[in-house]
Amino acid sequence: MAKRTQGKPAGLSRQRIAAAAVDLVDRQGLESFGVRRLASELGVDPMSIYNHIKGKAALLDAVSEAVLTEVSATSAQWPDDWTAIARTMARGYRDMAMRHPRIFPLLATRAQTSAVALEALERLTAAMRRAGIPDQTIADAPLVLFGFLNGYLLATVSADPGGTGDPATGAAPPAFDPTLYPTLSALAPLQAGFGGEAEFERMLETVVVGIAEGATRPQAARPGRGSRGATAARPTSDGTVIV
Amino acid sequence: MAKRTQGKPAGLSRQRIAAAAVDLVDRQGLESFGVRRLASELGVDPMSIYNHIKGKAALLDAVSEAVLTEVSATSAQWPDDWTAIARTMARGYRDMAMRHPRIFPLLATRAQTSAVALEALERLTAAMRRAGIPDQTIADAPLVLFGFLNGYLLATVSADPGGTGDPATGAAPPAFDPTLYPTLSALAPLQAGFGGEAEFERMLETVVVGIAEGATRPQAARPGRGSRGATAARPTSDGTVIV
DNA sequence: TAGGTAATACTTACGGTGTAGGTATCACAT
DNA sequence: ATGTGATACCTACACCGTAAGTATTACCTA
Repeated sequence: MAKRTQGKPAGLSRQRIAAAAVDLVDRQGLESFGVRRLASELGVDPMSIYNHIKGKAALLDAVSEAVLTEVSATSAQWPDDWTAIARTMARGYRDMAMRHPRIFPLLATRAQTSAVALEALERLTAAMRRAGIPDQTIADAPLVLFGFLNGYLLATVSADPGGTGDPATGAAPPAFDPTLYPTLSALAPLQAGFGGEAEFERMLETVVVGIAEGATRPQAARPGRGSRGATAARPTSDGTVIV
Repeated sequence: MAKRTQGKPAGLSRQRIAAAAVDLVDRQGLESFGVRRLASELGVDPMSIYNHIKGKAALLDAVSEAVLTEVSATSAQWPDDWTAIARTMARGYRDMAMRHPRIFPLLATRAQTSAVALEALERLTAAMRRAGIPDQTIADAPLVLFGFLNGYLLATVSADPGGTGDPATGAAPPAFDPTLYPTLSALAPLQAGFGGEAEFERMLETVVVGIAEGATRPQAARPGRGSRGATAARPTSDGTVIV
């Protein structure tokens, strides 16, 4: 007897589950999120979810994929110039991060291998190739751009530790001891624009220009640091691409 | 009856607990980490840990602080030039990240408010002030530098999703479909140096130069993006500093 | 229309988690 | 010797992810 105790039509599907999960994490945060909570949200038995998604990890992957899809859906038309593509992507990515601050850590932390992520990378790198950028620079570009975006947006957007913070409070800065940290204290008022759009644009510009210049400059020589030596390249253990 | 069933002296302390936790996460990864596992590692009852550390969150904070302390302990003498300080910090930070790849996500994800983190920031910003850099640039610098470091190192160092990967395997890249992603496929061999030292130095240079140039360049104007408007600055909810 | 079959939903159960509350034991100053 | 505060310990609770097994539905074929 498959009772339908809730009013919901309950035609479960990966899409519907992912959408509900996104909504739930947005509202309640990551640490309280779980299969059971999600199931009760959907008016469904926890185990039913496993028919569509393999486990909690896959569930989180589905959440990541869903919000990533929002990003590429934002821009219907892509420019030709690779710097314009990079900037458009970056802005869409930031917008998404600000829409889903509790979800964003997931994207920054886990390797993204979904089709939508790879398509975005393909689009960027292809445009750079068309522009005649050296291959090594192109190969580095995604890591530079999204490495920066992930780190900057992590600090900026999901600043409450553990996501347990009450978003309504906005609690005033407790301010550190000025005798211990005089410079930081003096600078504190200037951090009013922390995470603001102007700041973001400034930094994005720095990164894009940095990539573009890397294409023309010879590879920077490293001042000697002693015995360390080669520090062999450490490829990702599973060959996945982190966006 | 306080039985000492294990051979360990078991003079529990925040330090000893943190050290054991660092070791445990290094070996087993973050997701399997827990109070009970740690307690059994220490040959101690789980609840005993709560006498020294308030809860799991505080425990993770202690872990972060412990590895951060390693970084500042690395360099006994700090240079005067702020760019040299920034580079030294960045390299020490990277070394730490590579020593503790399973722990690093903790640092990138959670706001750092420990004394050792604030001291580092104070050191950097003070040197920039001595050099006459504009205050706004100084206020932005930590976010740029550590934002980049966190994002880049996250992608580079802890690339296995969930930390469940067997570090011994080094599994060969599964390689994506070349017909779908021709450019990415063509570039794949160039990513052999992914996460290597040379690449890191190149990008670090880009960021440091970017900060330095931000000091001289007027604030970059933003090309219009329509109706969005102000996007009010969103200060961190608790005023903490993310390192 | 009847029968078979694959997909879907559900129930139960197990071994784990973080931690609140209460109790026994110790070290040490008086 | 005695009191006293810190330390360690045990029990218990509510919750978690998910393996295994069972009932119900939907659909295709004859």
